[in-house]
Amino acid sequence: MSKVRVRFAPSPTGGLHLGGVRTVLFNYLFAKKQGGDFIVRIEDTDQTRFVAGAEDYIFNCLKWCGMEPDESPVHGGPYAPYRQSERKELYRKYAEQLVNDGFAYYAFDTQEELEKMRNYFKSVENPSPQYDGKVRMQMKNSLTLTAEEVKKLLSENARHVVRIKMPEGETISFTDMIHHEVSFDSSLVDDKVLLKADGMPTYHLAVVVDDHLMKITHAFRGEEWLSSAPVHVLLWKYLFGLEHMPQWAHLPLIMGPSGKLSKRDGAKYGFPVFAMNWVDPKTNELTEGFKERGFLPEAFTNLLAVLGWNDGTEQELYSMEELIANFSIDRVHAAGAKFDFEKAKWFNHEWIKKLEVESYQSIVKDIFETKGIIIDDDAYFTKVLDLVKERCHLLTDFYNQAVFFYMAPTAYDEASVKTKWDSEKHNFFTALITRYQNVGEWKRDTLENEFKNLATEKNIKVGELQMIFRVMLVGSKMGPGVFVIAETIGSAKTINRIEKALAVFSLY
RNA sequence: GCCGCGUUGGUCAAGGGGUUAAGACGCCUCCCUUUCACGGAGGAAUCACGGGUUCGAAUCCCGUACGUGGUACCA
Repeated sequence: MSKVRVRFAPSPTGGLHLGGVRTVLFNYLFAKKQGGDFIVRIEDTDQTRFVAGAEDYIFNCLKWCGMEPDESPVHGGPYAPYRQSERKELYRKYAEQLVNDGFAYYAFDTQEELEKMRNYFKSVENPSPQYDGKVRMQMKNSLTLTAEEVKKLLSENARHVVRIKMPEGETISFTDMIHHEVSFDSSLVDDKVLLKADGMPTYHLAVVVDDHLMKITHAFRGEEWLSSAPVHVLLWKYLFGLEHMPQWAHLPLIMGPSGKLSKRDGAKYGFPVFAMNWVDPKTNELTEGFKERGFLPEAFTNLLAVLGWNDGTEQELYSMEELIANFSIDRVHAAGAKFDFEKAKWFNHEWIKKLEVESYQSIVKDIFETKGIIIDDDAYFTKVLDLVKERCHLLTDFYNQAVFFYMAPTAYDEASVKTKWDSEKHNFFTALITRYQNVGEWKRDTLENEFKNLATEKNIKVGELQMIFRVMLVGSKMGPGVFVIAETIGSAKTINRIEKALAVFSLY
């Protein structure tokens, strides 16, 4: 029994969106579960669409998500090279073999001739005519030209492509791991280009040849590929034999609020669609990533995994190890799933609570420092983050939830204090300052006892006072317990903030 | 248009002939806390439609509708 080998084959044409990450994830989980190899190969057969930096970007995203490939252009491996542009010569051989065996042919039609054909056959019933069995005998190709003409054109280096000759009236069927039996009528599939005029293969030829050469056993890709699967099945049949074809899994699409999830949805609805920030080098346009938005990689992979897959239990939170252990391709949905950002945030929230603060502390530290707060005491910072972690959905929330541990409030929730403020309260807090200056131990319990005792002595409701005290320290009605805050920031800052607030509240 | 794939609450979903049709997110109410959150207890809300098959259908079959993908020398 040979080892399972699965591959992810992105085309570096921009950022890595949710669907892409989920495809990698399922590839990765499947491979790791069987103890197999996870291979990343780059689909860069269309040089005009290749975007500078996009390949590195993809590997950075994979790294962030914790999915390191076993073989790839950057990690090396026994079947190098892993970039299709670097394997160019390989493909022509197979294309020619297909022509010689009568499964493909040379086509010399120019762009104009193709357009002319399409316009000629275009009608309401047939808005997009195909280059297929119905028209190929009227086109300029090695099926319609004489052998001599073809030979001459070829020797003159005439621009040409190689097209597959789709058979008539055959039913092409195969077993998909998610959709089970899928079949197509070959008459309805067009004669896809296999080798382009520039000598580069199309995806169709390249996947089949590379999957064979790299001994891929299972291939996962998005459902948008299902329609071209018959071409691939046929190529396997003609070239290497159906019995060696990898098992296919066409993953359901991830949808946006309206239709297929697109980059635009992100801007439109205010959530990221890419794993990490992506700056288009051509336009300089920045598309925000989940990472920069404040997502933890653990949460990101978790939420993507359960979008279209579940193990039949009620568990929703999975670490990567648990995902690997529990993943099963049979339990992947066949239907597309709509992405829900609210739920995504919930996953992140759960992971923020679940993980030790130390594991994301440095990221949060960066956020604080870019906002001008210098963190010089890491132990104190850990303590602070621990105090507020359960109220943060995104890593970026930590700033608002915890700034007051570093900065005295610059504004107060006036509306909450104003109606409650009077001279009695003023006296209370003045007295509190004295008590706190003389308190034996600066601990939350002691502080709370002093506070309550004083309130009882002055015969004022303690709840109201606590609320005011909170506003004094924090500026608004938020945050952990007041006495915990007081204990944490220390006596000097606490007393200072009371004094400062007293001055402001006196004006109310 | 044609072809493929799909359709359980607003969203993610379990369930694959007999169930009070799980659970989660979100929403609402209450408790906790005179803060925000966490936590706890409740609540509203679903089998796209029409035909079959069957004693019995969310589950099987056929239509229809809708959604979605493809229909490129893009992947």
